[in-house]
Amino acid sequence: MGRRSDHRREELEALIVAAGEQVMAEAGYARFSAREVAKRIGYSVGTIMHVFGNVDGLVVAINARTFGLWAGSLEASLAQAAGAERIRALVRGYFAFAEANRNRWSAIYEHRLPPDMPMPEPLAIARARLTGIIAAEIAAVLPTEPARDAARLAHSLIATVHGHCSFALAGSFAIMGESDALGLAQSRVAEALRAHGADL
Amino acid sequence: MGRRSDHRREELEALIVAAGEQVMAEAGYARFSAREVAKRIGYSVGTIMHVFGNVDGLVVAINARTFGLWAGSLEASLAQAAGAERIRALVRGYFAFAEANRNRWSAIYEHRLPPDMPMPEPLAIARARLTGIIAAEIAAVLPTEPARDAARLAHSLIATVHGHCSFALAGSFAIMGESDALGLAQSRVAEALRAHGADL
DNA sequence: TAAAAAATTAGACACTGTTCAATTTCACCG
DNA sequence: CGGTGAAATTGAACAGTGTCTAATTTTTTA
Repeated sequence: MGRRSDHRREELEALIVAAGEQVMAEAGYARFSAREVAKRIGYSVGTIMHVFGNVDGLVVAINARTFGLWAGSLEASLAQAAGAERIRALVRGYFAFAEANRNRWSAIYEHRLPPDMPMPEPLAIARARLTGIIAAEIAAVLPTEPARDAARLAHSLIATVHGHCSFALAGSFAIMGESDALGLAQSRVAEALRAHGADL
Repeated sequence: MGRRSDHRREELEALIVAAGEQVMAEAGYARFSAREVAKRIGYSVGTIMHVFGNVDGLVVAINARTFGLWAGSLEASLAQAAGAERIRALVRGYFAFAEANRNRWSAIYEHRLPPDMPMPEPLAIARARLTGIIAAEIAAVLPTEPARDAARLAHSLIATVHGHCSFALAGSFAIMGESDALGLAQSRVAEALRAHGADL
């Protein structure tokens, strides 16, 4: 039974999210349970509801964390690549994170905000960091492109890679007899960038 | 209270799926309920379980129907287009169906088969019909491409459009400040096809 | 018509998220 | 130091969910 003195508010929040990350990784979004999270940290469900409002709030916090880990993972991938190889490293890193964190990655896209819930700022920020990393690399290989156009292309390429990654993890590609989702994504990205004047 | 004489097996199955389609369209996958379906047709939940094994079986049947409607919708789009415009009509039709059937379209990708459930044949067939329609059009604009390569490109372009469509409906593009998801998808498809020698 | 088989149901079960009154804990202040 | 008020935490209740099973009803078969 959790005691107030055991954890300050922020500590408790972090404790819940950490346990939530575990449950999400193990069970996936479909079987995620706030009660299971409560059980693991020795608090009651009510406390979680009190801290996060409802289960959606907790899932949002978990997904924001996932975005953060993902962004860090991409930065690590980039740190080892130079020149035109950076784009390829980015796509590879995108896939690698998703495959290494299937349930958590999927949860980002499986969870839908309740209609009455406005976009939580922390989630938007974490997401923006990720897209920012990618957009910067796209802009770098398109030096002659107006910034707005480069941003649009970046967003479109994120959607492109997402589609491939999503099909790969969900088994859609497997049904079609495709095994090299990453290779296909790399090709599409390269083609689009070349069409916009990139030298790859 | 449903009586056996009221509906033969196939009729009952169709009755359940039809009601299921309604519930899915109204409530979406997250709030889909087999009990609600049972209530609407005047049978008990047990009957649905008896007919479809479990709720996943019913969702699979609903999603297979959705694939069928979607395929028919694409064929209708194609019937009005000629030449290079056919590809654009296909992408437009892809988006149009998803937007006009948000919850049902999303349910296709939100539902995950239980690990112990093998891919149901009817679902695979319905899906193959859809991808077949698209693959044929891609192959038609790539006359010099080996069949296998054209198929790979088709699958990749489906994933590309899916990514854009998914981001559009989930609001991801909106967060990034992008409003023309369809236009972006059209551009990426055209670029990839041109890179493979298509004359668009 | 009687017996066997199949369909259907009601009810129980173990879950879920949410809510709320009651309790416990804490910080503050006289 | 003791008391008071506010905040945190809980347990219990509630309305849902999918799944399962024993009992019942209906149909088919013999």
